Amino acid sequence: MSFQLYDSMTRAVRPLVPIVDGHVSIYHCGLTVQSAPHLGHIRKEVVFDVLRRWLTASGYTVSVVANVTDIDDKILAKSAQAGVEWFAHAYRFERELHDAYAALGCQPPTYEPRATGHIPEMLELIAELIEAGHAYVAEDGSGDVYFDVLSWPTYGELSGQRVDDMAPAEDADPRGKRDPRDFALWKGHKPTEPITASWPSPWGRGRPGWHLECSAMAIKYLGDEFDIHGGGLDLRFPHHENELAQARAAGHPFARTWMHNAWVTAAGEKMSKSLTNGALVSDVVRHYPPRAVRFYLAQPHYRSAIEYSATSLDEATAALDRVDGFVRRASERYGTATPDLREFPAAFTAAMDDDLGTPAAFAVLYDTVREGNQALASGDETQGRQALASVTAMLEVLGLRADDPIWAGFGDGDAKLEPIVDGLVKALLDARAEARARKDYAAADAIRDRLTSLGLTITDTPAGPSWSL
RNA sequence: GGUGGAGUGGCCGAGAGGCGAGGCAACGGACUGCAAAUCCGUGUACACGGGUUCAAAUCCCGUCUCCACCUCCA
Repeated sequence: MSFQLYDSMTRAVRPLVPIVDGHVSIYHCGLTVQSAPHLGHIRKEVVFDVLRRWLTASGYTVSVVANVTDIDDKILAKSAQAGVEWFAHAYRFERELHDAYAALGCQPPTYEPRATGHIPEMLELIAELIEAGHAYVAEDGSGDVYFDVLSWPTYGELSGQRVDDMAPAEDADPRGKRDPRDFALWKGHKPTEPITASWPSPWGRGRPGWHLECSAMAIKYLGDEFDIHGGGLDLRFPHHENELAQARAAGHPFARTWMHNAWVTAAGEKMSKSLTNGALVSDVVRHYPPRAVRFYLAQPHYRSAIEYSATSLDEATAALDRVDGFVRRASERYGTATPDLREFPAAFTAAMDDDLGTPAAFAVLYDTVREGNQALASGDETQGRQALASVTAMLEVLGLRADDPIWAGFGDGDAKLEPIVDGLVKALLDARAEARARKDYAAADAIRDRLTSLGLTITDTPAGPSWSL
């Protein structure tokens, strides 16, 4: 079986048939950099990072383009409130976003375009739409340009809505719109906004509409047609619906498959920037190992909501500890395994191929860890090595390998100190072994208690004691 | 009003007509000087009420509850 993916537009799981054989192109909407990222934002990143790793492991080359929206209403409003330049505000949170990606082991995209760097492409797209009769300049002199929803018969196809059923937006201010459902492609400059937040256009100075940005950047970097367009489920309407309408109405076939991840909830409700229930990535990572946070985000299916709670993160930490314990013990005995992507158990491959079935894939991971532990206990080296190789390969695809350099510098201490600490602990363990040999258990336990109180776990194995943090 | 999700054992979280995913926790056992780790074992779970079927958590009808989108949101 080959890779299958649920397509939000057709609402069916379908085999992925790339436009270019052996190559998959993916665009997913990055963040509007208006505030610090929370777990919900980073979940999307983890989902698409796992997708990319799996496609790569499956033999595809993968191009990933994820934008940064660095100009929009909120950025202007919040920066004005904070008394800083809008671009400084946006840049600050762009950097926080990158920190969050890195903290959770997400590989950078192939390219990450900024909206403000693509004004010419956007103007070009607007011109195409006006030319095709699907966009118009507002008649109120605002300099706004709108997409003419009623001129595009398939509008609503992505979200499965009919235009006539859409809530008759209580539009107190229809401005220059012909229909309240029309949306802005270009927003004329307002005197209350900084002049730096405007660019010249055939319709006067202004700035791009939010939906337009992604269409223009996706087309520029991935071509008129590409394989997968992704993002959070809340972007399906209106953002993706509008992107699709703009692109197609201008004659670009655009995305073949639409992929949407569900959100992270807190107390049953969606985490949101506008609510106060957002758990910031920077906070969570201070209290839990970043790998455990990634583990927690990657294990449930991407189309299911994940409930955020301290208990969930504790459980993920405990589960990851068990996996890590096996890898550590097996590596001590057999030597560290380098990821070999031919070592996936068949059940793991089947799970991942079936719409990125990470829950079943994690179950295979646990099963393999158990088999590996059995092999370590029984001394079955062939099975032990096999389990270590399989577990290493699976962890690589999930982005959870403990010794992946991507985690360097996050939470696990200074690598240079590790051999020194190891030597010191082993010296103490030797002393404990001597005490045990002469059956002086009080002295032996005193040493162990002291190490335990420092946060180390001492494990006696048939091959001697080992320690871990 | 329109559109789409969800309700599973102590907790989390899969599955989607038959044979109880998996994790965490708990309890019992093995191992150990004792622990820890590990392994083995232990649960009559599928919101409620009807129905279809040899068989329903899964299909159908009805009910309740929750969430989301339709306005900025990963």
